[in-house]
Amino acid sequence: MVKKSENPKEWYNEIVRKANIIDDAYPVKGMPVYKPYGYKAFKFLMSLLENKLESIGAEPAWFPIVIPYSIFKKESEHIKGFEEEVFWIERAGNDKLEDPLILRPTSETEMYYMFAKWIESYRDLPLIIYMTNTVYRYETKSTKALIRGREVLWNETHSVHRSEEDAREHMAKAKEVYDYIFWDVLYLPYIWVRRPEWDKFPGGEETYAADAIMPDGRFLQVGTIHLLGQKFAIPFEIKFLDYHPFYKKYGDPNIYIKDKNGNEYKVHAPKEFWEELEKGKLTKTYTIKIGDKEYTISSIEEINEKLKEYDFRKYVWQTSYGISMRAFGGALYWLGDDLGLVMPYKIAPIQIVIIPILGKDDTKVIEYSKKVYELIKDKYRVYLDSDDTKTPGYKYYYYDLIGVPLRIDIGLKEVENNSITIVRRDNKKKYTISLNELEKIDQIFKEMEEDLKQKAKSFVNDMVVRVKTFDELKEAIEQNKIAKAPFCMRESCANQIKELLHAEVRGTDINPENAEKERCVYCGEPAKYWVYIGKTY
RNA sequence: GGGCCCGUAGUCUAGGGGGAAGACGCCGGGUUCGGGUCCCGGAGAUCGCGGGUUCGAAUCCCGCCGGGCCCA
Repeated sequence: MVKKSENPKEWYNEIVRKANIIDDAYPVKGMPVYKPYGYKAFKFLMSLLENKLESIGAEPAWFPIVIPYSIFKKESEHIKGFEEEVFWIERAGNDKLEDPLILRPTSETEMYYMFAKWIESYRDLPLIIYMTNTVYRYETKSTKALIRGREVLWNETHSVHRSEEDAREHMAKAKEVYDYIFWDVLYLPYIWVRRPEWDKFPGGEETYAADAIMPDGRFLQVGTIHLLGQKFAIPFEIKFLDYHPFYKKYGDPNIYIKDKNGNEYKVHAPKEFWEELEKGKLTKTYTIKIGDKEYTISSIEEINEKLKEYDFRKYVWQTSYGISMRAFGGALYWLGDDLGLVMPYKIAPIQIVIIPILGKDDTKVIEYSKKVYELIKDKYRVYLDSDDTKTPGYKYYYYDLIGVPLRIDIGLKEVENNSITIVRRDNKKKYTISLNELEKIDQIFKEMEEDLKQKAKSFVNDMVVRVKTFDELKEAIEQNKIAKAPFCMRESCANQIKELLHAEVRGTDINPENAEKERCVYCGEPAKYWVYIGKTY
């Protein structure tokens, strides 16, 4: 077997096949088969994600795999970004389709077509829908199992809000969900980056991406959160009737309302008016101004009458965000070693494997192993491998290969001492614990988790280096590091850097770090922000 | 987008115009069992697909499909 320490790329290609994650013998490029062991781990990952998403108000739904091209093309930037890579269905049976279908490359358009029908009032918001599904992209570059395929297994979530503020608040929650997945579940070394203008989601306003750093120093985008703003709401006409500007619950002295032509006016009314509105009854006549127009109001009913010439319909604000099997692939790539995979225990299909060491007195060892199995099987995903045709050594290699996080060895020694021997997959550390302190297993999982997080943390610290000059940048990139450099934020400079160093300007921090005192690492003109630059997958 | 390499049993590989070979794995028997036990026997391949050249093609040529790598 190829060693990760010698050739990580080849190791990855080999390990995902050998460790029963995928089988790419299926003869369609970029569409491997996910084997039970790999698919189970991925499902555990998705189900942890789904639970978290539901905790921030998202709900599951299912939308079709195909999108009529006529719907897909509604948002012009979106289509420009994806058109080159969609799969088409132009025929069905013997009929040529008048409106051809495409396999969804992402589900914004199909969902938003429906959202426009579902959303009528501010009471319908927020609407937050997630879907764990497959999307299809005709990738022309060489494909790589779990990392770049033409069929992508992922989870996408779409949220619709009444204001920009609500949408941004939701993005912060989405980021917390993703941090849980990347950090607490997968122990990935990663940073959040705000993509520059030229690299954001086609059709969106802002893109935040989680960029994991792989062992070879390349960036791997493992998740994205987009602020779509109103860019889809307008072509898809996702509008809602906002709450009544003078509705007592929301009565707002700084309110603006629109006329039927879309012109906006500020509302001026005396303070007393708002106070009475709050109480639900007007006791005298007020003069309120909407723009230049004056209205005389003496009852709440009258307000409704006067406001008929105004339009309270508004376009929604939207976000969308996704995590794909790439995050899973990235974690396998990052965590594995020369012996094989290391499965993060929260998603490991087998969390603990019990190996009975058979010999002179098999019956005792087998009985005892079964007893241990019974004691822990309800709490963990445990497999008791009692196959007596294979030697323990053989099994050790196998379970190391597929990355089972903990192994329990049981031989005569353990039977006599009423104990078990536990071996950690990640660092081979051994623990001997007595049968009446099995709760220590939790402790061992926790320790392992902390060690792996620590490893990721120090890796990020080691990899990201600050540079100010092009020579320093060049040196960092040549050493397969990630550079943080002052930058002018011009695409032309980013292109030059790409050409010269084969490295990409990935973007700024989410709250961009100001670099106005510095000079752009490429052109030398005044810089705007510090950006991350590195090689990518 | 451009270039290079590869496709032979479940897996990896040898063969490179005329008998399809080995290792691992698999099945049976015995032996072993705290880091890949050892021995004996057995099953398993229309040589990726299609076309061409030839008396004869796994082998040479062309196209396609699939896999890998490098460069823009």
